[in-house]
Amino acid sequence: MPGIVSSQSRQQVVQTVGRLCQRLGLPRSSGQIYGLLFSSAEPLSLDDMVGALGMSKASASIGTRQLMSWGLIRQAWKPGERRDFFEAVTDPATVIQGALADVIRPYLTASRKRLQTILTELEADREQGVLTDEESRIFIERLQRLDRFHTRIQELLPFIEKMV
Amino acid sequence: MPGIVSSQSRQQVVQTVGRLCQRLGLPRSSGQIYGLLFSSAEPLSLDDMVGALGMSKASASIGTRQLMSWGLIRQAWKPGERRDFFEAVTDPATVIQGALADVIRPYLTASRKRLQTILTELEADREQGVLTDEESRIFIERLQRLDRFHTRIQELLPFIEKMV
DNA sequence: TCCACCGTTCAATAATGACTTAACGAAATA
DNA sequence: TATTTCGTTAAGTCATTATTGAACGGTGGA
Repeated sequence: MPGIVSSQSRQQVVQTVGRLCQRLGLPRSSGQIYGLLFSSAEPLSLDDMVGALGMSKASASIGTRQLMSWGLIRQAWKPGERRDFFEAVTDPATVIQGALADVIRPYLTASRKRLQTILTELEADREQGVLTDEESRIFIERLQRLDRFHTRIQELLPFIEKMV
Repeated sequence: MPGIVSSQSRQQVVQTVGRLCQRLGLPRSSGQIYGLLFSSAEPLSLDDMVGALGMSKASASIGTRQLMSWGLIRQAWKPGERRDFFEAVTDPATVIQGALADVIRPYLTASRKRLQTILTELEADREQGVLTDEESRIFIERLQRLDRFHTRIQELLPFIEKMV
């Protein structure tokens, strides 16, 4: 494990974000990249990351793309340079707002749609007698409550966005 | 893949929650268990799950324990029965409140503590000259803003709990 | 006391997906 | 046009972890 991020604090951030990411089911390397950029005053190139973190260039390429899709980093061109540079989006409010727009909101709408589908299928199940009236009643109740919750969250989203 | 959950809607829920879990880095089988319990009017035993989902009893045992630690299911004894029965916690508000108490809140306090540690290390790095004044200034700024954000969230938590 | 029933644990296996090496394609420079 | 410099892609390797089968311990009934 070379690569050597000599600064104690920087290394700590890289490690911490890396572990956080892997706990969330994301690749650890992406977290390390974000940690490195977060602790860097200047934007970094892919090769900078490879040098600092000791990972392959492919990982750096994939990782940066993932992070950009999550709105956690952005591209930052340098005047004379041909290659790509990246910098972290460090403002928590911006990060949250990005996550809401890019991940949460799409997920919520998709989820509500699926809920409707399931409710239709459930009705069919009931008619075919594969579910008793009692079973389907309770099942429907739970699904509807979940749907109302989704609605409520969607309504709250604009306020949350402003609050952060 | 036997096991056969004959109901179309129930099978859909099992699949959906299973996929959701594995996207979140949790075992898919745990998600399947939750989906099954969510769609069941009656509490189920480990053997019920094994029969319905076609998984091993070990998985069912591990899965139920995980779900209980997340507050997503609870134990529900039946009168004459000797074995354990489980039912899903289906109320979204209860689930969220449990997650806030069991996961979010502990994470926030641990995170703030770590932030302080890193700030100390950063100061040491600056004194040793491994970080320039400019670098450390920007780094400190970002960490402090993150800390203020954590504080704000912690203050908001009680309100969020009531809101859901 | 023995037996049957349950849930848990442990070692081994299987499957998932992160990561790397190597080859490729585009763009700029010579 | 040839060459270098980049970033991406694809195939294969490797590591991690979910899952399983089998053995175990405990508890209640016969």
